[in-house]
Order: sequence, then C-alpha cells, then structure tokens
Amino acid sequence: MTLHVFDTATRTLREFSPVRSGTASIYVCGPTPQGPPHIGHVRSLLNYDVLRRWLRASGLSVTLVRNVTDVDDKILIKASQHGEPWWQWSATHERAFEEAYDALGCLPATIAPRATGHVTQMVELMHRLIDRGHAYAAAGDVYFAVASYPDYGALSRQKLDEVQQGESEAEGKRDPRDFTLWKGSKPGEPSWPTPWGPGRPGWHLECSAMALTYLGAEFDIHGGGLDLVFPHHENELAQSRAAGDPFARYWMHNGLVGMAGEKMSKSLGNVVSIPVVLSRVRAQELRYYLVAPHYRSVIEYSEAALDEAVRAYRRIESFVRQAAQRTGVVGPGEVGAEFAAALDDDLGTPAALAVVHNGVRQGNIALDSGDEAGARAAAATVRAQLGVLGLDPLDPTWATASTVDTGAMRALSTLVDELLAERLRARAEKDFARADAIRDRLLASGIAVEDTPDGPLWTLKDS
RNA sequence: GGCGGAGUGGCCGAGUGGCUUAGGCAAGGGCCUGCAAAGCCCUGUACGCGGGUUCGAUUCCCGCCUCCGCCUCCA
Repeated sequence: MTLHVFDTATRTLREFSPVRSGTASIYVCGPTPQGPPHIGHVRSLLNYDVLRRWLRASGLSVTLVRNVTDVDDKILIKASQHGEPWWQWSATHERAFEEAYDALGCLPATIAPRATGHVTQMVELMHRLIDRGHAYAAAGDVYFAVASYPDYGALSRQKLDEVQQGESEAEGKRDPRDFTLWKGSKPGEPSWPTPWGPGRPGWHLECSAMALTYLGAEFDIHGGGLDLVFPHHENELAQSRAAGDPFARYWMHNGLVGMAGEKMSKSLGNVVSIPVVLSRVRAQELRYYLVAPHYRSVIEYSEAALDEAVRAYRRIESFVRQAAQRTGVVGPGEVGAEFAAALDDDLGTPAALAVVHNGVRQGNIALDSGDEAGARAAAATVRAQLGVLGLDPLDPTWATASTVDTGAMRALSTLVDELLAERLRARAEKDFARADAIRDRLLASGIAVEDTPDGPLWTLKDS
C-alpha cells in the first residue's frame, strides 16, 4: 500500500504519485507574522511535519517550502500602532513562529522564503499574466481578471456568480470580484519598484511566485489550513494556471482549532498562544494533543482535553523510558505494516496511535514478565512509530536545560542513588516508615520514585 | 443566499452495512506491591431526530434539528 491523501480539489482520496520520482515537493502556507503563534498555526505545521516525516520514512526525499508573508496590511497596521518599523514587527514574530515550530519538534523547512525577497519573481509572473490577458494594471494596482479564467472556483467549488462581493470600491477595477495581485503604494507604506509603479505584494501572488521559484512550475502537494481554500488557494491556483504553470497536484487542508464553539483567530481575539500552553504542558505533550485527532477533523480546544492527552502521552513515555532504563536503549526499528497502513490512509494518526498504544501494552507485559527481548523489540517498534509522528520521548529535541546539563545531572544522580540505597536498606529491615519518608522527601523535591522488579526508578517531575 | 464539514458510550476521539474489540482518559472490580506509583486483566444499554432502502444501518438515501468553517484578514 502506498500513501493516499484526500485532495481538496477533487474531494477524493488519491494515491500519492510524485511529479519527480523519489522526491516529494510540498508547499505549505506559513504564517503572516503579525502576532504570536497560536495553537491553530501550530496544528497546521505539525500536520505537514508528520506528512513529511512519513514520506521520508517511505523513502522519498522531501523538499518542504514554508513561506513567510512578511509584509501585509495587518503587519503595517500593528507595527504602526506599536510605533515600530514594519520589518521589525514582522521579524520579531517570524522568530516567535520559528521558536514555536522548533519547540514542537517540527523539522526545519527546506526553505522558509519571505515574500519581500521575491518581488522580481512576482513581477515576472505578473508580466506573464498581463501578456496572456489575465491581469491588468489600474491606478497603480495590478488585478487578476477573474472572468478571464473559466476554471476560477474549481478548487473551492464556488460559483463566481454566487460569491459574495466585498465592498471593494477601488477605482479602475473592472470586476468587483477581481483580486489584487499587487498593491500600489500609499504614502508611508513600504514599496518596491515595478513597471506599473511602486507598490507591495498582494497576499496571493507571493505564494505562486515562491512555489515556482523553489519547487518548479509543477509540484506535488500544496497544504494549508481549511480557511485558506477560498479565496487564497483558489486565487493562487488561478494565477499560476492562467500563467501556464500546472502548479500543485494535490491540495491538502487541515481542520481548524476551535475554541468554545468558535474558530480561534486573531480577529476574534480568542487565541491560545503557544507560549501560554507551553507554560502548562510540555511541548511533546502539546504535540501529542494536536497530532492524535485526524488532521481534517475540527479540534475544540479545552484544557481538560489537553490534560487527557498529557496523561495518554505519559503512558507511552513511561514505557519507552522504563524499557530504556531496564533493558538498555534500543534504536528505532521498523514501524510495522499496521502502522504503515494507518498513515498511508490519509495520515490516519488516530489509528496509528492505537497501534502505538497496543505496542506499549505488549511492551509493558514483556517488562512485567521479565521478557527482555520482548520489551526491547516492542520498544524498538514503538520508538520507530513515534519517530514518524515526531513524538519519540527519547528524541534529543525534547531535551531541556535541566537534562542537558550533564554535570549537574550526575551530581544529582549520585545524591538520589545514595538516598535510594538507604531506602532499600530500610525496606530490607522492614522499616517502612523510614523508607517512605525518604520517598516523600524526594517527591517533595520534585523527584518521583517507582519500584520495579529491577529496582527503583526515579524521574524528575516536569510539572 | 452560495459552498463545505460535523453531531459516537462519563469525557476525548476513530471507524464500519452484520464480524471479537478502535485507541486513550476517567470510573468500578481484580492481580501485583509492605505501602504507593506504574503496569496487567475484567466491566460498562455508544452512535442527533424522523422516515426509507435492506434479511440486517451507527454506517447508504430522503427530510428535519443543532453546531462549525469559508464566501472580508486568518493555519
């Protein structure tokens, strides 16, 4: 079985077959860094990170482009409200997004190009569109002539006549539904020179230009949040196709994160920002929470659901750590057919995680019965599976300052081991009061002790 | 108004025309343990409402209700 993905354009599950064999090219709409990253942003990226890891595990070399819309209306407004240059505002938040992605274990994009660095390519694209009669300049702006492209609406299944028209009273616009490729500069705004006058990129144009630059005229998968289907992706598709480029072969869209029955969005002001969540739970736990449901389903964020995910993840983590401590660390093995089938079916992470949990159970049974080989085998499989999901507890990504500082860790380890040895003596003498006192004292210091058939294990409590 | 999605056991969350069960969390019982924790085993009238198709529907069809997303910046 090979990967099948749900393609928004056809509304069907399609077998993934790359343009260039042995490789996969993916373009993901990244953020407009106008504010701090929230859970919704991260869910989207996480989904494409899992996709990428799975393609890689399936033997393909993956190029993933994630753009940064580093100039747009909101950025200009926010920056001026805060008395900062637009580029400073943009760069600050771009960094915040990168940090959030890194914290959650997203593999770095092959390239994360910025819109402002690709004006040349945008101008080239506009030339082609104007030459072909699909675009026109008017009063410093450049518009895409929607009516000139019969397939407009194919992706989102919008009928042009039914599209509600915004109150766009721009002069020179031939059809109110025409969208802006290029915005003529207004006083005080940044601008770049073009044959049609100075201005700045429209939102849609940049993606077509950058996808072309880094992935070629035809590439495999274009991804993004469901809210981008219309108009953003519809417009991208129209531009690129009208210019003569085949563009994306598959369109993937992840479901949004809701908040008490409403979409989480900047405009609604109900965002749950990543730094806030990460002060509650660890990054790998948040990742589990967001990766566990199917990527196309809606997630209604709640702290209760997040806490459930934390406990579920800790069950997995506890097995992997115990197995490593008791039977030695084993490298990732094979993921197994059942797991592969789950992910091949449109990234079925829920079914994949069910396989992981069953593996954990088998591993725990092996540990309980002293079956070291069985435990090691289970651990190897589980780690391989978790690796594909980006959830391997032993991945160095999750290392925190406290565990990285090996000198301090060694010192702590010595002290704890001494106390545990003392507790063992107390237990041997049936002095349970003293044994429990030692355990309580360690717990009060943030060190949890568990007795196993192989002796006590201790772990630092993270929260 | 147009386009699209969803309503599953206490909760989260998959899935399927009937087969033995998604998985997790929580709960109850048991095993293990000096205790605890963890783990393992067992238990639980689930599929929004009303019709229809069918030998049989949670799963297909029709209608209805409720909720969500897009059509304006948004992952």
